[in-house]
Amino acid sequence: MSAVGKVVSIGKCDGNSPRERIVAAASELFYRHGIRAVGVETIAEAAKTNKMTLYRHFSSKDELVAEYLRQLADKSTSAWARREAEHPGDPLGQVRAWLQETAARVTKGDERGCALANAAVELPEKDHPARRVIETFKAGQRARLIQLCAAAGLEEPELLAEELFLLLEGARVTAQSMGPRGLDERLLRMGERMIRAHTRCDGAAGPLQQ
Amino acid sequence: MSAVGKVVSIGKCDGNSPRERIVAAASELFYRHGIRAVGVETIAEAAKTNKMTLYRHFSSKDELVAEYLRQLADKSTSAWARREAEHPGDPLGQVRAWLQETAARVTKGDERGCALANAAVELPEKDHPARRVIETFKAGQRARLIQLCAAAGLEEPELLAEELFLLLEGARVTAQSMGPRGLDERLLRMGERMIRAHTRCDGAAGPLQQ
DNA sequence: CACAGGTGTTACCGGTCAGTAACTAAACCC
DNA sequence: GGGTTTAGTTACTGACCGGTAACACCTGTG
Repeated sequence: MSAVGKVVSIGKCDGNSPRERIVAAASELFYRHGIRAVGVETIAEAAKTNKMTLYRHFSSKDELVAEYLRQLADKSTSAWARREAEHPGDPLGQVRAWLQETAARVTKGDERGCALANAAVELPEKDHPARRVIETFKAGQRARLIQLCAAAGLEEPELLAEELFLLLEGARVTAQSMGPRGLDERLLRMGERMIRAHTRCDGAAGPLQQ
Repeated sequence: MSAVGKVVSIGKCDGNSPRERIVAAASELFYRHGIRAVGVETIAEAAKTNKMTLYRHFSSKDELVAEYLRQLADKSTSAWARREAEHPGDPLGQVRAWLQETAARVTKGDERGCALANAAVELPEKDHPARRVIETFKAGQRARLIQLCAAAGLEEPELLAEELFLLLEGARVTAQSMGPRGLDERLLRMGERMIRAHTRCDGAAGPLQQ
């Protein structure tokens, strides 16, 4: 059935504390091969440590999984903060930046979709510690998008935000079963079209560039 | 890490030949719990048979997985045939029917997304026998949608088909991490809006009901 | 009746899984 | 220095994994 076993080293897993190396190694392996396909022993070795140390920092593999997802959620949060800093007072610009960055990521070779969404597929048990993280993250993501669409003065912001959200979520999952096939530029066209369809004709949302 | 083990019986797994029961049991268990989470022994027991008989019909678990996905792909194909029979000469009607059926399914309680897409998440190995099935299926689905949009005389049929495809694919995957939350009616609104946006103003696509 | 093919049963293989015990070595802090 | 915390090492548990061997059975069909 295939497993992973014996991964000698992993990029940036050699700095800092064992704990950080463990999470870094787990992130890489979980994302690339799937959570259930990777054993704790493999993770420990890739992190240049051992299973005992891993279990001194995480009470179970499931907790390590939760931490892996938690850190990804944090990264997403800081990405939104960065976009806000790059487009201060311009919510539509922030949405566009998110659109562009995500579309670009979809077509990158090593893309395997949203790690949180993938985890939800792999871990259907509703009481798994990872599920709280996943649900909170997705709800926050959606709320942020709605808030930005509303702040941009677009019509029916909830509907637009959901359209954009589902579009990109669909693109990320589809890229795994069909490959990217130049999806990124089409995604941008679709996104812009959706935004335009929600723009008041009186120009309240400001002029649309391009 | 949680597994499945000991599933006494499974709905319609008690008819016909052992082979059919095995595939039926595997379908249920793979979809509900994930492919890697279910062992062959569990499948055999749920199918009221044993591991040896399973391996007399399938050379490996991976081959059983491929057959599981193949049968689902076939069901999808016959669903398209049914829609064609229900809306003869009306490609837009077929697209709308697909939209409605899929939207309705997304919000059903036992929904766990597209089984083929989930399998792609769980089985990233590019040489896995299931991947051929998945890629062929998704490409066919997309092609059919494009062909219908084109036959309906809609503008930029490829782009519209892809929008609809990604929208529903995103909805199915999102439902797993956020729950349905009345997504179905919103999906229909979004879909109709997209179709309308691709409808020529000269009415070449026929009048839009509602 | 004989024979054949599909099925059931049991026991087994080697390997891997998550998780732990007991002990040693190193780093740290006062 | 001494004591504490953290990390590494080895070996282990019990369970489960996918897959197989050998043999008994049962139900057809000629």
